[in-house]
Amino acid sequence: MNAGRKRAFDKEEALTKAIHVFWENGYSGTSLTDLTAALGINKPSLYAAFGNKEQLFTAALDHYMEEARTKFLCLTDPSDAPLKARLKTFLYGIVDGVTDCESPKGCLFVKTTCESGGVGIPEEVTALLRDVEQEMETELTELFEAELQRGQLPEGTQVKNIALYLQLVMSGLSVQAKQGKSNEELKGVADIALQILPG
Amino acid sequence: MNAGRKRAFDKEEALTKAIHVFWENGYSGTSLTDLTAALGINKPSLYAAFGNKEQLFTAALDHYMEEARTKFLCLTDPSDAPLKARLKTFLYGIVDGVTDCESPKGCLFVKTTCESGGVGIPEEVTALLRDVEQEMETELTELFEAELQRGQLPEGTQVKNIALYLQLVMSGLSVQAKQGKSNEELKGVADIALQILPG
DNA sequence: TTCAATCAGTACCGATCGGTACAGAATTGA
DNA sequence: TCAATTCTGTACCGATCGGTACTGATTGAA
Repeated sequence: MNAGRKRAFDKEEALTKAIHVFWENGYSGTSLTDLTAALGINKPSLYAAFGNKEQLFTAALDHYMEEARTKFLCLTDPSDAPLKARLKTFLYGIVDGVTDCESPKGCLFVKTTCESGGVGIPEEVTALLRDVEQEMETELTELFEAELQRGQLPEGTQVKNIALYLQLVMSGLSVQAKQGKSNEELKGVADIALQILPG
Repeated sequence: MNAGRKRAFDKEEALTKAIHVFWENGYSGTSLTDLTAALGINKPSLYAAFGNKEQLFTAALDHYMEEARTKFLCLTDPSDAPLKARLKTFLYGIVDGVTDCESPKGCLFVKTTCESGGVGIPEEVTALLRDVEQEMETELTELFEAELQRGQLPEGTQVKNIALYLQLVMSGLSVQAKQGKSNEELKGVADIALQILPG
């Protein structure tokens, strides 16, 4: 343990609170006053712990995506289950996430994607979004490629389009959650979306 | 013609430019300096013509949706065409819109929906978003209800879920356009999305 | 017990925010 | 020609923006 006064707040806990603030207000819509008020700390403490607003945001988005990645596990976990059943479990999990009452509606990644491109959005944020999306796309493409060879998809299926389609459904669910759609409504929509698959 | 000095700029043209600024940067991310720079006018002129930032934004979003409404015409226009063909034309039009090189990527309505809820977003904006979404939903539901009775949809189809699904696809296309997906990629995804319909 | 290190909190920085007062230029009707 | 009216442009308002200098409190090591 190094010398010096100990930090009076839990850094991980503060990051979680920061995630919620950005999730609610977006990057441009969040001020340092919003953050320090929610985290219960002063600005110098925030800067010492996280750098600046941009670095705090990228750390928050990174941490958020780290947790979001766990939702993808059910795509492969009961590997003997039919693909359609696994996708249903996955999409229902997404619905539960974007309609969770403990968090802002929708998905921080989708929200930030829509906010990106503007003058006030740092390039580092845009790069992080691109990397995350690329990672999701390749992961899903590889999954569907494997499923195609296992006979879980019709022959001749264009796996890349299916992967993009699944991402589209996820994004769409997030937007509709922001529009106030209920958990049950969105699960009904997810059922429709899965009709593209046989079974 | 009333007395007084004439306005040195075209109000409609200025509103179009304002739409593009908000479309690029969002509501919170757009400053009055951004607006006056893009419109080529001074702040007092902007305030005299449009009220304030909030009123200018609602006017911009309203005008944007007015134009967007024309895209819905092809859903009913060649009423003898199969529903699936009309939906394909419609979705391809959406793809062309969200990937248009002359405009920011994506859809202003989806972007604003994702931005809504934060502290800096006026209640009037949220209300406008809600009204627009509600109008789209009822319009689509009525369309699919009619198509169901005309035999263009399988018996027992839950038309409300289909309407929500179509909105989901539209939103998803917008998000993916922001992610840099090309016109051709998105049309491929739209084709997949239409596979839920027979034919 | 002393010292260097690290934190918290106040108070402040220049820049920018949304919005406006005011003076001068242009236009119309009388 | 002249007054009433409506615009443009400058210059400014208080508030807030992201970010920091500085003082004092707290800690571990010597």
